[in-house]
This record gives sequence, C-alpha cells and structure tokens, in this order.
Amino acid sequence: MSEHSVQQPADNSDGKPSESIHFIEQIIQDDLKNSRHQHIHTRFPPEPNGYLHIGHAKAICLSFGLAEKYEGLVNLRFDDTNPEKESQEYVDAIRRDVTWLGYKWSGGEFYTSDYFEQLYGFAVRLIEKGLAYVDHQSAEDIAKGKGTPTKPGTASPHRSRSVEENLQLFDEMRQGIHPDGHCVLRAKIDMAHANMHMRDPLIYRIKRAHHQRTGDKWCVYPMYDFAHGQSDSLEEITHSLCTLEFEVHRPLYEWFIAALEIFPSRQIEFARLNLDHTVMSKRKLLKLVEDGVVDGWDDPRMPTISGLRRRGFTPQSIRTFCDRVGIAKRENVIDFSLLEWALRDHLNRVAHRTMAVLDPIKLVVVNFPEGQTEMLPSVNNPENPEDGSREMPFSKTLWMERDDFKIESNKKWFRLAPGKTVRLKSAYIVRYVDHVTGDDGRTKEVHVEYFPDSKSGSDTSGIKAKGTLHWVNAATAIDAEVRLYDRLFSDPTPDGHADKDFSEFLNPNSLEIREGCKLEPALASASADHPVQFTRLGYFALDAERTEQAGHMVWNRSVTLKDGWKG
RNA sequence: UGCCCCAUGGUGUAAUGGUAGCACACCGGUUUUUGGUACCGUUUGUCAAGGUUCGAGUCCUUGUGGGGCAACCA
Repeated sequence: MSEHSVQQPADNSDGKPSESIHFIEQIIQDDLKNSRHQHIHTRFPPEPNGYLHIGHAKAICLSFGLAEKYEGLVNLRFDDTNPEKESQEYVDAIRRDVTWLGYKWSGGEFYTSDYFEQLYGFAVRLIEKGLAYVDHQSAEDIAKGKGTPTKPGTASPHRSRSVEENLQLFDEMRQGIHPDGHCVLRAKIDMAHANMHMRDPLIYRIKRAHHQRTGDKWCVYPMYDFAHGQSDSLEEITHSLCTLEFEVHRPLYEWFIAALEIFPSRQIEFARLNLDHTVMSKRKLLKLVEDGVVDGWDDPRMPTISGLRRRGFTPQSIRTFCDRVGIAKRENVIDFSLLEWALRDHLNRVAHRTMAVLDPIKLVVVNFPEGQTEMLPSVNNPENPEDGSREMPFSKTLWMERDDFKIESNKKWFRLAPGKTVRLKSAYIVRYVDHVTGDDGRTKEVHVEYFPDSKSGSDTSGIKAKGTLHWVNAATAIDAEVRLYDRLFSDPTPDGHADKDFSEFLNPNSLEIREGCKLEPALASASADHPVQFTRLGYFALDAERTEQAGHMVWNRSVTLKDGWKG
C-alpha cells in the first residue's frame, strides 16, 4: 500500500471518520447508511468523438475510484448518439486510456446505441401519455419559439396534435419517409419554463448517417437528454456523476424518469478540471491536431492522456494528481506545477538515475592515462538501494554539459570554471586546467586534471568539491535525439479571452529538439515502459514510436528536476 | 435585466455552529557525490454589510463578484 492510497476512516472509539470526504462521498455514505441503495453503481460515459484528456482522468478517477472504494460497480458506456462525429478509433483510444490508468469497468462495457430500440419505445410511451409530439417547424422557427432566458417561449402550431397522429408521424420518421430535418419529436413540458431546457426539448431527430455500430439501421437518433439519463436508468446507475454544465439538465433528467416511471438514477454535478497554460475542450484540442500545430492527439505537449503517456507520465502520477485536485463545485484552474509535482513524486522513487549530456562539449582529463578505460560503479537509485548499481566506463575523453562551464564565475558558481574544482558524479574530483575555444567563439573543450585518490566511494584526498557534474564517456556514448517541452500556451488561460482566439497564445518555443546528445551506454537497453532520470536534468522517457521511425533513440523530457539554484 | 450554481492564502482543497488545517507554489535554513530528494521554518486566507447565537467560514437577509442556461452537439 502506498502513502497515496486513500485512508479508510479510522476505527475510532467515537466512530468519527479521521478523514474528510467530499460532498459526493457524503451523499453516497448517506445513501448506503439509509439503505436507499445496498450498493452503488457509477458509470463513465464518454462520447467517442475525441481522445480523453486529463479532465476526463479526473472524472474517471472519481467514478471508478468511488466504485472501488465502496465496493460497487462501474460501467464504461460510450455515449454514441451522434454518428456524424463518432468513430471506432476513438472508442479504441478511450478503452486503451482507461485501462492504462489502471481501471477495469467492473459493471461492464455498454453503448447507448445498444439501447436505440428501448429508447424508441420510451419515446412511444411518452407520446401515448400525451407528453411528446412531432413538430414540423423549421429549426429556426423552433429556436425562435423557445424564447430567450428572459422571455417565455411560444407554443408550436403542432403542439396539440392527437396521440394517434403523433404515433403515426413518429413511426414515419423511423421508416425514413421524411427527409433529414423535416420534423423532430419534442417532449411536451412547458414553453414558459424558467429553465430553457424544459421548453419542449427536442428528443429525436432524423439524420441519415452511418453509425459505427448500428450501421444504417436507424435514421432517427435520440438527443443527449433522451439518451443519457435513460441509459443510466437502464443500467440502474445509482450515482450519475457529471460536470457542472449539465446542472441545468437535471430537472429534465428527473422529469423523464418520472414520466417514464423508470429506475431513478441520480445525477450529481461537480466542477470540471482546468489546467493552466493549456486548453481542455475536445473541440479545441481537435483543432490543434487538424491544424498540425501538434504532432497528433498524443503529442507530448497535449493534455490528453495519450499525450501525457508519451511524455512519460505514469498512471500512478495521474491518479495522485486527481486525488490532490479534489472534488467540489466551484470553478477552478489547477497549477500545471501540481501535475509536475505528482510525476516527480512518483519518479523520484522509482526511476533509475542515468547520465546524459544534452549540449555536449569535450572534457579532457589531461593526467588520465591515454587509451585506458576504468569501470566505475554508479548507484541506480539512491532512493531505493535495492535497485543496485551499474558499471560506467570512464576515460581520458568525456562529454560534459556546456552549461556546466563558465569562463567568468563567482563564489556561488559550483560548476567548472577557471580555478574551480568539481566532482564528476560516481568518479573523481577534477580541477580546471585549461579550455579551448572554437572558431565560433564558443568553448569547445575543457581540460582538467583528476585526483587519483578522490575516487568515488574510496576518497582519501580530503579535497572538498562543492559541485557535482554529470558526464558521459566519449568512446562509448550513444548518440540520441532529445526533445524538450515547455507549456503549449504562454498565457495561463488561453481560452479565457473573449476578444482573442486561444491559438494566439501558442508558445512558439514549446518544443525544442536537441540532436547529437550523448547517452551513457547502459541506456542502450532502455524501454519506453521505464522512465529514467538523466542526472541533474530531469525525468525522460524513450519515445518508442519516434525511435523506430528515426532510426536513432528519441527521448522526451517528461519534467525537469526542481531547480533550486538562484544563480 | 429571468432562472440555476458558486465564493476560504498565489493555486487547489478541508473545517458538517466551538483553536481556520492540508497540499502545491513561493521564500529562508539543515543535510547531500544530483543546485534533486529528505527534513525544518517564515509569509499569505474566510467577498461585503446587516441579522440569529454564549459563539458564525458554516445558519438567515440583502448586496457584490464569478460561472452556466436560448445546438436537429454531448
């Protein structure tokens, strides 16, 4: 059990839980205590019209997590009632992402399209009760008739058709006798209702579109309000959790349950997740993909689950993040740094430390014997000694990071510079001797002398070095490409500006590709499943797909190490 | 000029009428062969005004501010 698992209420003598719970858990605990339900049953109902993002992860952790915690069931249900926008590709991606997060849909996998026949029957039942009618008005007239939030709507001229006529017309709709958009089925509720959704909402429309699952069997499809809640009911979902924008739909949700006399699922809304410096709507993410701004839905800069996965995030880190974000009803914008913290927190404990130089310059150990190679052990993870150590080759010619050398420095500079002495991680202490400047005016080589008695682990030199540098043996280095990422948008809330399009805030420097990076030889056997730390640089993940395409290793920087240096 | 929801440090989130706490971020310190980690510490908060109460972040009223609602989308 990890320290991140939710603590069960302690068995206190006074019976009080030792941990606070959010409002949805309170409802569940009350329902269980009052025997309103013997067990709970939740669901996650994505529309397969895009990839899942971190906001969905919050919803997934909520509904799946609650089912697990209270030993209930959870369904995965694809809300596929709009064939024009949905596809099997998205269904597959959603299943993959939920599975990757570590969840199983214990209650089963469902599709709203499986209920089309029953939904149709529900509509007939409504008509028979005089609670629905076929409207032949144009879309514009229907919209006009709805009024505005401040002005009541007006009744459709077809509102008082007889039950028989409505039954026949609705049957004709199904038979395909009428063209697309010719008429719709509407619930008969209240055109003057203060809630716009109660002003005779449309519940069925004619749309000749090939559905990825039902093919061409249907030419009428139910609208969200006449599909979602009914599906919840059919699956006997006890707690139907959704985001705030559906709050105004709840009266309708309940009206249909009452009118149809079906299982009373309960809808509860919570605030969706917003992350700063990114966008979280499928429409906007799709636009980034279509415009080629990013590499696809799984671009490592995307807030999608697949993007985060490729970036190197672990399922555990995302679950920790969702846990820390909390559940409430107020609008929120989470700091990106919380996500980064969650990843570091996990990877610090499990990732092996390795050495890589991203902007290499030569480091020559002038007094080290030419042609000799010494194997030096280096601990894989100081946070977890059980992970052992590996042997690193060390010789006269090494690579060091360009940033680790400066010609002019001061007392706060712990790295190499004229007059400075540093430790090479897991190797020796070296002292500056000289440096070589290239034709371009940049430093090309740094020459140092090493102290043979300062060997890591058996240092008897007595020399103190404030700084420790990472390095890679030149002769055995692996050449690789490393991709560094920054936030996709420079503005914290790119879609929060009424007068400007979110794309105006794209960060032009969100991707930096480094070629010719030098990796220690042990990294040859790295796999995408095991993120590593490049010592002093951050956590990195092998991009298996790009590596295969490029013919050389391609690494993605998942997150930098926290940098405490105020130089 | 309608209806619904919301309001606690910079950002999130607790406190269920009784000491405003936790996390992230920030800043400072200790330790350190990663300027990482770990540990310690500082600063910062109940939108406003009334009311109820011995006692209000919590209950009531009125404001103010924010969000949502008028797709044959979900």
